[in-house]
Amino acid sequence: MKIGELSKTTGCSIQTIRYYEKEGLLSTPERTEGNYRLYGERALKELEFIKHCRSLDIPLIDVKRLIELKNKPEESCASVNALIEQQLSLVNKRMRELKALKAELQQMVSSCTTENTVEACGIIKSLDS
Amino acid sequence: MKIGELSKTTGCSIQTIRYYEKEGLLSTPERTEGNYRLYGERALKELEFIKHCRSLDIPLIDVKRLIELKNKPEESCASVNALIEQQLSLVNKRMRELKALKAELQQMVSSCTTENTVEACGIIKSLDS
DNA sequence: ACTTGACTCTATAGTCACTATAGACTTTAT
DNA sequence: ATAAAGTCTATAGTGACTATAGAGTCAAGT
Ligand SMILES: [Zn+2]
Ligand SMILES: [Zn+2]
Ligand SMILES: [Zn+2]
Ligand SMILES: [Zn+2]
Repeated sequence: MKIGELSKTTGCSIQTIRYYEKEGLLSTPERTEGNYRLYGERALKELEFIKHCRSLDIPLIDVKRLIELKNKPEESCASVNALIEQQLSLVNKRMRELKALKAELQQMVSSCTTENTVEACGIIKSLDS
Repeated sequence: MKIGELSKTTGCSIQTIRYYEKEGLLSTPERTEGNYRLYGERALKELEFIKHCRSLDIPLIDVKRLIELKNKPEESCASVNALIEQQLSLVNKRMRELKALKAELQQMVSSCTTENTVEACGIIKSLDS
């Protein structure tokens, strides 16, 4: 499988696949005579793993750590758990922030009748204070 | 007031203030004989406006538009409203995404006893599928 | 008068996770 | 044989900053 097919199969762009390789997240692929990258089942699984992590907003540096841990199957999984719990607490933090943003934005929208001039607009007044 | 004082008063870093100026969000300040930036009440208000917008996660390009609209006080505020509503819908979208992330992360954490090896870890299994 | 230290100046590079080019090379289809 | 599609490397751009280098400015203390 060449890079284009891997890209279509996984939904990752070709540039992203090459970027993951450069960052050491994907193992170095074989090459054809013409220097094209060649992938197999293994690369597909590696890439799906990365995609799953990224869909959970786990930063690449942590994905890399997870891959390293995955390759030490006999060790304790405590650090896997710690990493995911940290990610969870980040998500919780961001949710609380967004909740506050939402409340303030909603109040702003409700203070604007759209029939005002900018000068009299409740939104601009809010932002100014 | 020199840039250091403005920075302390507003909580914006000195580099950020200079960055906002370069991006055209803050009006060009006067300079002392020694080429130091000099700010007054007006700059303080401009910067507070930007800070308030940024605390709502409004991107700088939209902050710039809001500033332009603010300087046309006689026009209709419809586009102000549109901009804030768009920001609100972005926040809502992100909240829905984070809710899904949170659910999956929580399920992962609950599938890990920390007493496992990496090989048997429920988190790694989730990420692998 | 001189030095120290705090402050400021510009210009440049780094962050993160990609995306988008440019210009060259390889392969496939007509 | 030629054209089109795919791939290669290297480089630059994104957003909103942060961090640094190296030079200049200014006030206080000796
Ligand atoms: Zn999932
Ligand atoms: Zn309004
Ligand atoms: Zn506010
Ligand atoms: Zn576990």
